[in-house]
Amino acid sequence: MTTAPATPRTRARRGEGDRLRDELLEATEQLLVEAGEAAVTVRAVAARVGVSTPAVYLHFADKQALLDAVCLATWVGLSAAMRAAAEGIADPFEALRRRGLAYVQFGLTHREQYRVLLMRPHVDCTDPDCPVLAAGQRACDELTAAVERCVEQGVFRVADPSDTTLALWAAAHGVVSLVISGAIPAMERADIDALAAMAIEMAGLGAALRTRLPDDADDRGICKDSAALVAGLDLLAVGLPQG
Amino acid sequence: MTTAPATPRTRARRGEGDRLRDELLEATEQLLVEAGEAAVTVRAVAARVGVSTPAVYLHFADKQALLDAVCLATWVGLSAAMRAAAEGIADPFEALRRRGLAYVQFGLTHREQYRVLLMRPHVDCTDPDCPVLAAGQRACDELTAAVERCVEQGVFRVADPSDTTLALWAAAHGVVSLVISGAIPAMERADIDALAAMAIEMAGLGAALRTRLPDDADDRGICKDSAALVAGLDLLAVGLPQG
DNA sequence: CTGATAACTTGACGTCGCTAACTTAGCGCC
DNA sequence: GGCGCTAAGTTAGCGACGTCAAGTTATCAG
Repeated sequence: MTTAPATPRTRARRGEGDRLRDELLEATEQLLVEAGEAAVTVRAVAARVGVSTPAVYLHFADKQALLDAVCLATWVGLSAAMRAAAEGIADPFEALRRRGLAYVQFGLTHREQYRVLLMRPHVDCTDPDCPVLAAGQRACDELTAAVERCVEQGVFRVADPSDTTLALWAAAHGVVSLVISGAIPAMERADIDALAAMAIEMAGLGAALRTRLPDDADDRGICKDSAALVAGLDLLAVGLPQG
Repeated sequence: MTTAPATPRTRARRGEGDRLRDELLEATEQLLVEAGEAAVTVRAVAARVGVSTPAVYLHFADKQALLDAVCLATWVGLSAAMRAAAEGIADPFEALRRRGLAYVQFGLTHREQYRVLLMRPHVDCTDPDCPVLAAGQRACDELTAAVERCVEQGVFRVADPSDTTLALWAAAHGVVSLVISGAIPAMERADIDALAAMAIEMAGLGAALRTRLPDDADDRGICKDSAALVAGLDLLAVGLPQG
């Protein structure tokens, strides 16, 4: 099963010990994608590279460190995908929407990596300068900046955009996570994409709308009276852009 | 570490073989809550009940079946919590909001169970009449019914409420899942609760608003022009109930 | 040519999920 | 009241896992 490479692997030269590190990382990600998290074994990774098992521990503290490295790469890829999706979009709200769609798209096309990144048993990264947490923070900061641009345009009316960012992130993550977990069993890819678009638009529009409600809304719940809410929203429908 | 009980456990009588089954299940959940998923070992569970390890396999096919049983109980508890929260609330939108809050609350007070339920490595329950999937479906159906009541009142204007249900579920799940995963590191409980309330209200309001937008919105993205959106929303603010 | 040492390998420990084969306790039955 | 069937367990062990201690081999400075 765990195919050893044809070339028995030449030992690394004196200075280039990190070569194996890169190969191990690549093998880990390949194994993860091809056979799932359960198949990612220190033994299997080592075998795939063509090296003995304990050799892994010369370059990674433990199995967790190996997966952490994959997480780091995943954060970078996720950030890049979102950035690329928003590139050249002038309107900040539309740019934010595209970021959200790109997030879900990336998550669904990198399911195993996403699972390891955000659905793992426990990431007790108590270390404050943990590189994978830092990468996540950076990705979140980029999203916050995108939200901030919406605030500047008056789409969101909030003093601190970070809460809004988290809530939007939760909406996108919720879709990816639910689909990956298998809680939503039979669903075509097209349906999933439609759901993602819907959830993201809901979150975006909801954020814009929520900040325009009276301040005491938090205490009493927003619009206890559905009838009043319906009346208000119907009034809005006239005022919104139609095409 | 794995403390055996003081009473060495009397063997079950002839007919009551299921007694051990219940004890194993209880021990599993306790172990899960007290020491986390990693501590849930077939050996540890058996030791806690005071029985030999293979005895577990007389009542559960494998470790997965043991965890599945916990999942089943968790689904039931989650459903009950949502139902209790909505009980006696006449307004359907407010009832839906309370259901969402109860969902997040339950998830955060049953983190380990929630993790096992919806953040597990893989739930390849291909079996169509898998009881845990069925329980999830039942919980989802209840939520759909709550959404349907909002549709009847005109809060949501959709033909099929199931998509809306999934999107709302995703919003609530997203918050729980993000917090549990540790992606949002330092956060007080009060802040988390506030975030949850915000995310749920955003999703609910967004759903109500989205269905009032023109039909071609899906193709071109909703409100490409932020300025127009802002103008429309500000118009709305006047019409909405203020107190 | 020769050490020093970076880059590995061999072998093993303890724990895991799970199985096969054996043992013991309760109950119907003649 | 002893007998035998079988439900309800136990003992022993397999292969795979993460990880470590100690030994080995290849490379390069001198």
